[in-house]
Amino acid sequence: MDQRHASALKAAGMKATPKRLAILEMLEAEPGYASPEELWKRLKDRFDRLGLPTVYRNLEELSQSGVLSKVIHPNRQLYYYFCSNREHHHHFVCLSCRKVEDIPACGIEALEQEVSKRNGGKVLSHILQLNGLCGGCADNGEKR
Amino acid sequence: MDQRHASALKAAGMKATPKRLAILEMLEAEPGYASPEELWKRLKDRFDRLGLPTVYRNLEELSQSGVLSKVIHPNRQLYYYFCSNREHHHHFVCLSCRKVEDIPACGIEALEQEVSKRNGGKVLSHILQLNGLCGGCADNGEKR
DNA sequence: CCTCTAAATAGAAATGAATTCGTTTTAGAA
DNA sequence: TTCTAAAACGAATTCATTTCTATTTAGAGG
Ligand SMILES: [Mn+2]
Ligand SMILES: [Mn+2]
Ligand SMILES: [Zn+2]
Ligand SMILES: [Zn+2]
Repeated sequence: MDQRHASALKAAGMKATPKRLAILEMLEAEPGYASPEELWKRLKDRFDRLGLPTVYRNLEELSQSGVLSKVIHPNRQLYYYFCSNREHHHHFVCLSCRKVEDIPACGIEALEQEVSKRNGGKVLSHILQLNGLCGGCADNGEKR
Repeated sequence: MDQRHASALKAAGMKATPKRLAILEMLEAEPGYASPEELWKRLKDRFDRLGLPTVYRNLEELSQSGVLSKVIHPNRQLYYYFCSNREHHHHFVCLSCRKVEDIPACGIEALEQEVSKRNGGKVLSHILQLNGLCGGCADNGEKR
């Protein structure tokens, strides 16, 4: 049992079940983002019984509690990835090979302030994501 | 027939059909973002026959060509809004009343440059959206 | 170690937003 | 006016995601 993941789960107020730990392990080993069904297919080998709804439910809960992150994908399907950087930051995601890279600073806190001040509203969250082709994929001229 | 919208369609290389014009008129009159089905229900009154797929198709095409914009909504359903600002900019969307407000500068072009340079990839697009409660909704303490 | 219970999971079934497809209609160029 | 590629119809379908009820289990408390 991976103690880091167990601690992360406890910190999030979630029970450290074998399936949750396996989801985290698998996603951490993954070089990029993955879909619930992809993870499920691969996780099934490690468990006698594992339901797809369980994978969906856990991925969503883990992303709610900040242990995992979600990709905003053009095809509007769900994808998740593991990022151990606990600072506030954002990501560059490769639409070809699914690699995810950190974007250190976003400077959006200032923007939030400004928007609040100017329009009188309250900014609850922001989405910032860069989409493109990573170094390797750009070189290969891949477009998928 | 609204000449502005007809021109916009022609500029996008799309035929100026009555239904497309009606979609643009309705969405321009809308104070916030709307879903394809909502627009369809209201547009049906103005046409003997109007298919929901037609509304979906046109909204998507119009957003592809930049005449309309899309909301990234937490519920992952499709919403579109009309914005006549042709400069590159982003939006603050109210999750309660659906109002959309412009965010003038995003400063992301510089970030794109930096990411390209540091990681060697190519940034094809970026998503920036602030979610929250607009002035009116924040005051009313509304949470929906 | 046990016990106990709220939380987690199974798995079949349902959901419903979005899309497909073959046919019919139409915008607009010629 | 004619003609054709583009647009629209709309019933049917898709399929990613969620719901639901019964069953299992993690882990707090003894
Ligand atoms: Mn990261
Ligand atoms: Mn705008
Ligand atoms: Zn890549
Ligand atoms: Zn509002």
